[in-house]
Amino acid sequence: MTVNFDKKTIVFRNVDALNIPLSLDCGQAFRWSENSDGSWHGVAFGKAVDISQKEDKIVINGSFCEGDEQIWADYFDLDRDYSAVCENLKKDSHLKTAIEAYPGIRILRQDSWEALCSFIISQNNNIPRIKGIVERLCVHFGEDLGNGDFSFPSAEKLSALTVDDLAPLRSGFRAKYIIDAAQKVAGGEVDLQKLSCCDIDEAREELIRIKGVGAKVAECALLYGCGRVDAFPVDVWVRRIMSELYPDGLPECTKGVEGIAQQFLFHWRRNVE
DNA sequence: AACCAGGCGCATA
DNA sequence: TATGCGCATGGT
Repeated sequence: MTVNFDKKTIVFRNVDALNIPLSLDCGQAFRWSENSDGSWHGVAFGKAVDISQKEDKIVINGSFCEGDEQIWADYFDLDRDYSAVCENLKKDSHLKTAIEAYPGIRILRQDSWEALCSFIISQNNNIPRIKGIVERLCVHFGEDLGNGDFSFPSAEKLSALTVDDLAPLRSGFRAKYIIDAAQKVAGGEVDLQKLSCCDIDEAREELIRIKGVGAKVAECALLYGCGRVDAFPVDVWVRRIMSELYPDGLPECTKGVEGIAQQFLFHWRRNVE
């Protein structure tokens, strides 16, 4: 893999095992939308970009400073040998089928607060509506980046708000959870930085102290926001997969990368039949 | 322990 | 066009 960049463009070449549309649109991130030309527009880490892919070449257009290329390499987890991970997962026949049906799904390494907050919103909810609530959250309380783009609002900003302030989001009963999460994160009660490296059970316990964060949301925050690919969110689809295909538990080859396995199985199970 | 809370997409009628 | 179902968590 190589990278070239200037103030307007970052280009990654010879990128392995990454399909941009699939990765941006498989239910793990809520701020990406497809442009009419097939490129993808979105905001992450306070930066608005358009991303296009031609085979193993990824082009990111935006307004960049020195070092930004690493932000995007991290976002797509380009330093991980995904081919090796997938080859290993393919030792299991179901995973082999899922990976070969949807090659190039990667777990994005999103901002930890954005992931936590987004997956609190995701509970008891469907993807179009989650996207709408997240969009309104950003428009109302994020930083205006110009061109109609807004950053994801910080925990600090949201921690000063009330449930009534969040009324325009139409997030329903989740509003109080967003406020509680913002206050615990902004106040240091929950240390998101620490969760990426501490014992995973300790991380789970810390997260579920937030109102509105149960086992599923905690697992999502760890997987998508804290780089914990050993986290394993179990939603209704994964529950079905487990009972139908793995009644005795996950196969050995998923050890340590359960979250990556989950994403392939989840997408496959949702899209077949 | 079963149900509701806010509301919307989705499948079915 | 209307009706009911699913969603994931906490509180009753």
